[in-house]
Amino acid sequence: MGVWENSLKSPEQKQFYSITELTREFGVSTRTIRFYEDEGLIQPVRRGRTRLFKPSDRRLLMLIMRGKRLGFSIAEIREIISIYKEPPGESGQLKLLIQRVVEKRDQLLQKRKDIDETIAELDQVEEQCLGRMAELGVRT
Amino acid sequence: MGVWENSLKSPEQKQFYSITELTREFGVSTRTIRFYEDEGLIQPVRRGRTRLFKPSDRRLLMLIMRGKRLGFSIAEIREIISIYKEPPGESGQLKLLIQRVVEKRDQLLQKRKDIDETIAELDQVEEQCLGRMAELGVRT
DNA sequence: GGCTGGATTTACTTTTACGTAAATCATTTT
DNA sequence: AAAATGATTTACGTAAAAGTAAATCCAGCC
Repeated sequence: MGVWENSLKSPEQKQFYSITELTREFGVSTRTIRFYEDEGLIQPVRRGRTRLFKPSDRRLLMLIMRGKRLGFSIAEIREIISIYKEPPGESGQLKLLIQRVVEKRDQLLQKRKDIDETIAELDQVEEQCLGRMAELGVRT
Repeated sequence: MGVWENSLKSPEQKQFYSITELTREFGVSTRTIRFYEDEGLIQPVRRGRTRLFKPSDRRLLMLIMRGKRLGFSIAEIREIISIYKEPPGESGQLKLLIQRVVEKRDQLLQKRKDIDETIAELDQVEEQCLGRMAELGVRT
């Protein structure tokens, strides 16, 4: 039996993931994952010096990767994570949190608008191409 | 009357824009705009050493800014621009162009999916906040 | 004709997000 | 016990996307 004593468990119910397991899953290097830890985005526990990643750490990594795909910086990703973390506490804090949610959502809506515009333009280019190819009598 | 001889013209029908005009419009520095020129994204004409930006250059800048908001690198923005530029020519080229359009669109659709997921999560956080505030009897 | 305010060029600097190399440590295998 | 394997730390390196500084140039003007 391996170190983790969960070789037979399915990915979702695993207690811990190793760093290399996660590098494979997300297609990043160990350096990258350790960098995110240095930046405070994740805090895997340790057994000795070795990092043990819980499912919650894995979920955070998924969040981080999604943020990266959307072009958010580490700082912005940290903000988003902190929104999820923050336990709704006192009234003033709640209002602040809602404000941050609204701001982030506006940012995302702007991005979605940009995306839709770009897609529409690409569709136009494609149509022109298809039209031109029809003229040329090319079989698509 | 100013240098450009079009002080009275509306922004859209201007013949030329100065670099500072554009920095104001887009909220970037002159360095940034010159950098994009160095990178070959725009090619303003010159009168002496001074750059004169046509409406088409301005439109390109809008494209660039949109790309930046979406987290695309200069190289990726260059690709997108080249898609628009390329005049549908020969059949093989057309097929290639369509392929590139499809790829870019897939990329954008993935981003939109990421955005929608994130927005949904933010909505959840907001709801929880509002619920908690209702419990506390806070007037929103 | 000297000043003033933009614009330009050149070149060095900075920040972000990692890459890479070297040395060390721990565990498992033989 | 030695070797192999994998993880860690430390530290320097790098590419992209500008920032910034210094010196120069040029047009209009009083």
